[in-house]
Amino acid sequence: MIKNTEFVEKLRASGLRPTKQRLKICEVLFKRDTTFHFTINDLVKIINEQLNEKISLATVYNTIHAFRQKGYLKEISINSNKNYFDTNTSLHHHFYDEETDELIDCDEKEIDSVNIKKNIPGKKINSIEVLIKIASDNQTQN
Amino acid sequence: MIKNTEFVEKLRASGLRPTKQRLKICEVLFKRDTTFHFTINDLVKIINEQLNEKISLATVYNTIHAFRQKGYLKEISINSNKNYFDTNTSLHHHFYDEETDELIDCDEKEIDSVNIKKNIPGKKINSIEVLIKIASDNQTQN
DNA sequence: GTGTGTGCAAAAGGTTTGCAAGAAA
DNA sequence: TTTCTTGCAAACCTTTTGCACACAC
Repeated sequence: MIKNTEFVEKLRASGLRPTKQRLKICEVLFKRDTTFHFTINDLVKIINEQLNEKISLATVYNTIHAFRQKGYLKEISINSNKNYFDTNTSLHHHFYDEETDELIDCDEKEIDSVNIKKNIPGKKINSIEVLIKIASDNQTQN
Repeated sequence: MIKNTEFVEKLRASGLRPTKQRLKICEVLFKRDTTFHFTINDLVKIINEQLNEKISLATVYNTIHAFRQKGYLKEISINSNKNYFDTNTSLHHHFYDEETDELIDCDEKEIDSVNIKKNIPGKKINSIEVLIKIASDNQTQN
């Protein structure tokens, strides 16, 4: 479990002032044992409903974007109306359950390395992202 | 080059009435030699500005969603504010130029088959999508 | 004190919806 | 004439912005 003083250090180290709001968001995001996948909406709901605290929407957006920029969060594109963030910033991929909108991490080691044979002249590859869309495997259905 | 009568057949075959608007959109999308990647915004601009015609926004959305549902278009997720459609409905992947927002098809044969070692119990894989983000390869930059 | 961060409300995109009028079958 | 489709405007949702006030340093 991470202590709050660590968050203060971390924020200060990256040039972000450790405000009450940012520390609260740190707690929600990083005081966990496992990876956390969330949308801004999820996060606001947790803060407002579960913690009964109030952080303005603009501040949540500011903070999440600052954290992403500092490399504390990874952004994941699923489709136009779902913008996810991931507390696992290591190189990895995702399973996406199309029925439940749930994301599951897929470690890089769990996929044979993706080898691209095509080359785009004058361009370098920044990242390779694999998204595996899944759904329930009902034996009964055709 | 595809004739308009073919579009009429195609639409009728899938239970869609061949209206003036749908045929016009068919022309824009499918009377091409190469794959077309577009956003709804791109499409509306082409219709309004290049063709000087007017199809209501709601109708464009209706039509594109109908075409996608019938399998004439593929939806591609890049990030939250860019929802692309692709007239190439075959199994393939994409390069995405982060600087120009341009999409380039990557044929399945141009990527070594992606082998997923992890298995999610009770779930089946619907699709595997690879997105390769690229940018200009400036020798001068670090 | 200075500069950064927060909160509010308004604005801005993009997409969907309800409904009346129009077109296809 | 019945059903589907269109067009408009309003509604919706998510994200961004401007600005005054508050807080961190």
